[in-house]
Amino acid sequence: MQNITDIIEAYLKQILHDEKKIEIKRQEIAERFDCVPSQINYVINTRFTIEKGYFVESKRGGGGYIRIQKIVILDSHDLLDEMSRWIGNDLTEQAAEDYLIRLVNEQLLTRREAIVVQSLLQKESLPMVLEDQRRMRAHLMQTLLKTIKRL
Amino acid sequence: MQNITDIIEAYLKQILHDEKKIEIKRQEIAERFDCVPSQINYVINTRFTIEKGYFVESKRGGGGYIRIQKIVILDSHDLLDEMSRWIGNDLTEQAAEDYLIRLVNEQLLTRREAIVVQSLLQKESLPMVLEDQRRMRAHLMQTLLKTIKRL
DNA sequence: CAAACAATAGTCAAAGATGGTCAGAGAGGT
DNA sequence: ACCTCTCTGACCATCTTTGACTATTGTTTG
Repeated sequence: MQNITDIIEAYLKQILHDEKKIEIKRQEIAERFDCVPSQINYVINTRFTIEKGYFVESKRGGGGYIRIQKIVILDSHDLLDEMSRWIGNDLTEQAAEDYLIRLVNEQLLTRREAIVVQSLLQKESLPMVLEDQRRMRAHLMQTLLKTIKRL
Repeated sequence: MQNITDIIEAYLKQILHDEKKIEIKRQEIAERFDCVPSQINYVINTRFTIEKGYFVESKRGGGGYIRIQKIVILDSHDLLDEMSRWIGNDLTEQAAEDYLIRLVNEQLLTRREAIVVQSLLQKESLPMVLEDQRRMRAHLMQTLLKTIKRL
């Protein structure tokens, strides 16, 4: 626990223990711990990933920031990971619908949400050749699964 | 929230919270917040866009002004049609986000639904060249608008 | 009334302020 | 030695701020 990464990680997590989310300025933190700014990116990329249950947003330019939030890890994460593996990078319209129904049954999505997503994944919404369409649909579904984790 | 843009934005929106429309003098506001006049144009161009639901008029010359109004569209069906027209077949990620926020504000979508859709419309979810990406995003958003009508 | 002048607002490109990426160097463990 | 994790810095992307120049409208003057 002597490397800067761990120290900064501990510092941020200690704050997150009290506050639900924190907003930092990359430069400030870098100065406080006397390291280069990109070190902060390293900390965030290795310690505050979605897999570890964190959601990070940022803005560049004047008044920029990095915001970190702890997200709730559901038991259903396993299911989501499973689905992700099943889907891979190819997904038919019918299969997509089945997955969505499953997600609704597991109460990970509401019916309305499923309808919205389904409409976006139907072939009419993906104007490209069949093969690309299925790849695209799979890609979007993968995004959805990741997003559900932080809803 | 320390950059002038956000501060001026908050100031104007706070007034718009009570008044239905406001009329300002660019020079006056610039003086009050100690910035150059064109800063006010920046605030307006980035924070009071049509996507965000604002309508701005102005006049130059003696007695000139900038008038900002929140657009109220009572019938949500009309709003959806309007949006559809505004979007056409080209849509940036930022504009998409602004529209989604608007839909949430109008209670046509829930926050969760907006988050899901936003994640599907972000550039990482649309792996294609920028131009196609924007067309695709517009297409998906059009589908969404149609879907909302029958929810 | 037309021409000048005054009073506003708009545009745009450059500079400033942040954060992001990535490849390579460094450090620690096996 | 080799492998993995950490650290660094040069370069990139994005958002904000500024100011010189332009455009439009109102007012005064010849």
